[in-house]
Amino acid sequence: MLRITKITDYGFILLAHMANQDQELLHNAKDLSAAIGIPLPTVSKVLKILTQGGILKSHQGSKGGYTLGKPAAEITAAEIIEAVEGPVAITDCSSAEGCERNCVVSSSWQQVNTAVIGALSGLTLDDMSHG
Amino acid sequence: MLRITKITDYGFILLAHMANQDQELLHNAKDLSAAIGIPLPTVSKVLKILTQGGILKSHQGSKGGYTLGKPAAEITAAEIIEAVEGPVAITDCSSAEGCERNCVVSSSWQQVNTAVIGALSGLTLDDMSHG
DNA sequence: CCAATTAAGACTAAATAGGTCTACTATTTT
DNA sequence: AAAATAGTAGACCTATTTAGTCTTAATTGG
Ligand code: SF4
Ligand code: SF4
Repeated sequence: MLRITKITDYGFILLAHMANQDQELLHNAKDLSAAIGIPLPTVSKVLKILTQGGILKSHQGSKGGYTLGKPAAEITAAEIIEAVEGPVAITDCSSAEGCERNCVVSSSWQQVNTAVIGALSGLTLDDMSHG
Repeated sequence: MLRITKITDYGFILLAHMANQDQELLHNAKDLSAAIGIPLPTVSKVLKILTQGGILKSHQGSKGGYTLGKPAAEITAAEIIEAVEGPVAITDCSSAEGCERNCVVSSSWQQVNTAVIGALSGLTLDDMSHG
């Protein structure tokens, strides 16, 4: 339906919240849950995924938490979406796997896909967190 | 997952096929199914949806069929997607209904959404059917 | 009337997404 | 060393969406 998933959306909200504060500060899942108003188990899941995708760095143990993996100005929307839901591909044929039915509209979709990725790559977390 | 649905994809294939021929010609579902290699019930469903969305015109009865509702150069990809899956909205907040959680990243998404709609509006069926 | 063809919508099954939970590992504090 | 805190991994169930088919009705040409 040409829409990002809720998990991805939550990811952006969490990351924007973190970007709006001291970037050295460790945020734990519980506090983030309270601050954002999303249930703790869900917040934990999102943070875990973002860490696996390399967007966040984690510190385990008591007094642990998460920080941004790099400056907010260097994290793009495209990267975040890729980390959560995999490569952006409007159609099957614009993904790595491709599509066996190599039809006439395929090349147009690839152009659209490239344009979308371009728009998402030009938008940084820093831009987004300032509203 | 930021992807168009299969039904929408089929719609583009069917429309491109029709655009590549005499635009006055009536195409019936059976012939289109054979030409494109998609099962008849599915083709019928897609054609019905496209007609309801105003992209196609239909002629009922024996010797009936479908034609484009207007010249291929005047039908945009944005229109086709809207006809099949409703308004393009990357996030809840970029749709008509909106989102109760009016968060800080919302305005950025609206910009992205506008950019995507712009890209899709600049692409016509005529463009797409020429490869 | 009869045959062909679209129209409307119900229906089932499959895939995806959303959310929660439990058990485990690592770190700090006492 | 023990306890408390916090992330890790992954299973799990449910709800929603999507895909595809089917049945029945309505329309038109001959
Ligand atoms: S090749 Fe054609 S059928 Fe396959 S995904 Fe691309 S547009 Fe769709
Ligand atoms: S307002 Fe925020 S939470 Fe709601 S859809 Fe937009 S980005 Fe997501």
